[in-house]
Amino acid sequence: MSYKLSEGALEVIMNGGRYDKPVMQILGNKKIQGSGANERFRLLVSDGKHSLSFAMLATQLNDKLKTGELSDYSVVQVDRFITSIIKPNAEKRVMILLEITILAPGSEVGKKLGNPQTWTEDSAHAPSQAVTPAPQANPRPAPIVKPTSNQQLDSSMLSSQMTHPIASLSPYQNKWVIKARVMNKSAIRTWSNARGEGKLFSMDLCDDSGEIRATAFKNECDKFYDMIEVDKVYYISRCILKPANKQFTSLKNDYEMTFTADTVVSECVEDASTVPSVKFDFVPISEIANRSPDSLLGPGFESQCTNVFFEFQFTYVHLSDVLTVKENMQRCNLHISEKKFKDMCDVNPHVACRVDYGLITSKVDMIGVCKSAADVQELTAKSTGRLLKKREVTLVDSSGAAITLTLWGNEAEKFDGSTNPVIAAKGARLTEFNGSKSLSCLSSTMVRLNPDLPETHRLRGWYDNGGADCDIVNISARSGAYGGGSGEWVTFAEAEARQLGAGERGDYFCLLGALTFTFSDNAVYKACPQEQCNKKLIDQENGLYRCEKCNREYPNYKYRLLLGANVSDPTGDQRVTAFNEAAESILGKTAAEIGQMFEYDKAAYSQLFEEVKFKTFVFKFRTKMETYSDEARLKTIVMSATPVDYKDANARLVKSIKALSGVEL
DNA sequence: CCCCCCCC
Repeated sequence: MSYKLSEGALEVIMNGGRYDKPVMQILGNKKIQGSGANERFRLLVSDGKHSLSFAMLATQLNDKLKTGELSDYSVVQVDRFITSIIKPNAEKRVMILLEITILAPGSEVGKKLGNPQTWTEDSAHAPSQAVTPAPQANPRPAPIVKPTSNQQLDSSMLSSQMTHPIASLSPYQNKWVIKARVMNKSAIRTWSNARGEGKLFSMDLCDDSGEIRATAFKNECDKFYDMIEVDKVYYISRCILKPANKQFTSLKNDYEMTFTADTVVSECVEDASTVPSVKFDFVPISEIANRSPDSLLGPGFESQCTNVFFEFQFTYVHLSDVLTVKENMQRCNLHISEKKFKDMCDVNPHVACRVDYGLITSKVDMIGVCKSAADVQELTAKSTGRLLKKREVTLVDSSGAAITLTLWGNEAEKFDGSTNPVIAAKGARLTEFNGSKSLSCLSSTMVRLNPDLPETHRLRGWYDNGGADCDIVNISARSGAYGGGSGEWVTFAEAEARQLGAGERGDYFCLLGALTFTFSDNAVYKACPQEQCNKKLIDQENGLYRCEKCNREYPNYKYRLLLGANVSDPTGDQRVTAFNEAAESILGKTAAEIGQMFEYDKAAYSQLFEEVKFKTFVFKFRTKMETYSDEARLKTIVMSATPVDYKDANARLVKSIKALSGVEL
């Protein structure tokens, strides 16, 4: 096997010329600095004619060295690279390898190819610089720095085309100019903490090589905030680069930029179209209903979902969820320290506790027409005590479905839904609450009103020509607390076929069914009078009642219900449990009344449970598979039970008959 | 130098 290197390529490249996808041999590597995110390797590369030690590997390729994939003597095709002058006065040029394809592993090649001579800076100025482009296998020009002659990279170049790809930026070169489009711009945010106070805004930039977050603090915040506009293209230079904290960004870059007093920004007006715009991957609203919301999933989840990103973030969970969290983390090969886990478990189980763990945030790109918009609501975040402003807008599309999108802060306040604008959102967070899905904006979510996209025009046409009046299924509809509602009715057979309850978080469904049995024994109990605590009290037989959870005795108590029952429909039946409020609506009396009956009128008490048998309700259930002594069983909880609204029930019946028979009634 | 993404 012979390997053909691109002889003479280094000469062209190191003279600032173009060379498309040169084939080179790796002759050695050396770690030059740092560790972790700052680690960087210097390479000795050869094109068979020259060898160059002023070559560096882009950090995102470090793993190829560490795993041994890129061993000495490997023959590689350099798919993308840049050169950069690191000492402007001395004209010291380095080559940075950004993307490579390994054509042959070092073990297979086994030797140095040819007899390369060491490339020196002197060679760079040798008269023999025949910058004849070598034969190009691929005519697409490599995105490299164009010849610089003796120019320094400074602000005088802002109007020229000499720019660096974002993917090539690193803390180790500071002479660069990027030409980037603003994908997203935050509001100005202020902070005040032990280290001081200030304000900032940040923006997400992209070009055809990649993306990067840039932040402007204090003076720079004031200086650039008004100038920076979303979707515009700017030449930007002289920022500081530092490793990105992956905990807080989902942008694909190891670094982020900070504006400094020297930062130069100028708008690119002439050929901005060469810089790509934000790419959306719209999901029809009806399809969002089938997407996985935020969740903790087992191994293999990647294949089940698309648009799923892994984020490490602070989240509030209840202690009952913590064990599941830990199991899931282990299964997903995430790790949590024992101390942190213990800290979590030490927290009062009734208080949401702060833990950090890997959470799968489900993000979706969607576009829809704003059919309606609620007023701005103010609320105080339980977790942080912050005052928040939100606005829920209902979006529809031609898939015949509607979904709620929550806007926050400034975006919520300035939004005007009166003209039914088209809204496109990239990276909206898909969440599920009480069995219905909705979208919420994150700071990273890109929201565009009436963007100039084909989809916008298509939707506008659809909406203005009848779409506005179409029958729409709202996948964010609250079938919640008071049950029934517009949620789809499922039979027990369908629930089984759909494997409801098999997921980690349980599933919600509505069902029309009859109570075939109620368990009256122990259906009412004396509970701890503390508002949040519903623990069953132990009668001390001395007029006092003891709560094990609160670890104290009380002279008083409140009655609560815990009703076991069987529910049947024509396709099957299910043992269910109804807690206090749901049990009250089934039995038609309050827990206090039922407690009194239990105490003073046993006959009436028994009668109550008899009478309710065979009553029909629209139930809303939450069901989840649980394991009791090695036996898997569905645990089904009644979220609500409401009397049948026969007008609604008949409408559903008619609809399903139509669907089954194809006959218009 | 921020790092919150919330509520029912």
